[in-house]
Amino acid sequence: MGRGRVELKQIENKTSRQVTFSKRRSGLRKKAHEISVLCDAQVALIVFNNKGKLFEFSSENSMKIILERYERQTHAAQLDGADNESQGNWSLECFKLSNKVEVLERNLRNYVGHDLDPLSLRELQSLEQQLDIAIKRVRNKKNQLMNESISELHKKARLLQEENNNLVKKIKEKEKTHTESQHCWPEILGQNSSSFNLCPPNLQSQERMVPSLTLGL
Amino acid sequence: MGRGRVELKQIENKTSRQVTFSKRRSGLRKKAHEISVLCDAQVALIVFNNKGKLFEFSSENSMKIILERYERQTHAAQLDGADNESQGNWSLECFKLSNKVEVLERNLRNYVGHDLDPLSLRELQSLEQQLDIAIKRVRNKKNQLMNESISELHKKARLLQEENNNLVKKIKEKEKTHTESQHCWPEILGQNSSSFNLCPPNLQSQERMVPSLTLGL
DNA sequence: ACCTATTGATAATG
DNA sequence: TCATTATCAATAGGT
Repeated sequence: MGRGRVELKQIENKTSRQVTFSKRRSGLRKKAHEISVLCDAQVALIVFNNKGKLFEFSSENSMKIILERYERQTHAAQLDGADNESQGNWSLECFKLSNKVEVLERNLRNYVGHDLDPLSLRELQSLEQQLDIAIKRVRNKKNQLMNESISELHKKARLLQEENNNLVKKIKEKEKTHTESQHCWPEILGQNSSSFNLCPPNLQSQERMVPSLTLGL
Repeated sequence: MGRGRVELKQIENKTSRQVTFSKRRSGLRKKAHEISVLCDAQVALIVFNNKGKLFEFSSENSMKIILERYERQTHAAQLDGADNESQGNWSLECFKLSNKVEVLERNLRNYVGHDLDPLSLRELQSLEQQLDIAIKRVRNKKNQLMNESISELHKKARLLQEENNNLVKKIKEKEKTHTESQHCWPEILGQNSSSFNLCPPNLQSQERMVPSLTLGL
């Protein structure tokens, strides 16, 4: 829905991705609410955007209750204690967290290509695939950034160029005026040559600007 | 959407409530998936129907990881208020560990090509290089493992082949002996057919073994 | 944030 | 549950 179909892949443009996220997030939230009311269901929705910001929705019952129910259903046995705010559990929590740190650090080392010995062939293959996907995404992002930077610079260049043209025009006018009254135009020419205008003015038509701009894209 | 609009209250008719639940559940799931892909977001969706049946969806990352992240975020927020006395130490420790986990997970997500927006061009380039190195190392390791596996299998195959040859030789000898005394060779043939040698002996040259071995890899 | 052409979701029905 | 289709809702792209 909306103008033109959208293919199911990450939206490259950061701004429109942000906009789409905002719109769809509220849409998702609305639908979650609707199903909870229409069908008498309990719904919990948790969303992290790519900057790590949290958005949540839960139907009437607090999120906590629903998550506890979820924990019960899934690991009927596992007393994952999620947040037992009772005291003394801090040390247990600490223990779990440091284990987690351990695991994460090991994973991270694998992702840098170290400590691969314990991995099975299958694990290695999966790691390879993930790295392959990752590097493609990183390259995409990098190219995108570079292109943005380039077109930004082109834009700036165009503006400066225009300004230069205007300045040149002004100078010529002054030149004319001053030639008539025969007065100090050499100083003004000096100003002009110290600016960043590197092309002879006669080549700076718009026709010349356009192709050099599109090059960067 | 659909014929006639629906007011936001519980659907009375049990059947149509069930039908609507089913449809909207899949719709919700689809939208959750879409936003996760389009906008590079982590999504967790938990739904209980009115009979207590659980339906869940989570974007690529397992539900568990997302829920843990959620716990950490909310937990950290709670921490501000009440950490007093002896628990102070533990909770501080927990807080630090939580932060560490947060950082590690963010790194890990970067290594899988997610959440790249906050990275600078320089960071992206360095990430790309690291991934490139990593993937080379992983491929090396993988190839090494595969080669080991292959030569292992070749070795095994050679041994089995030798054994087969020996068996064949024995059979022939027995055949000869028994043909001369005209005695019970059908039993020996029976033994032969129950072993793993499924091809007539004359076809078991090395040329035939190799392809059937590499197939298994 | 608002607008609208379009596509997408789905209620009703078989 | 599955398929079809008439309707309305969500939203992509633009301002």
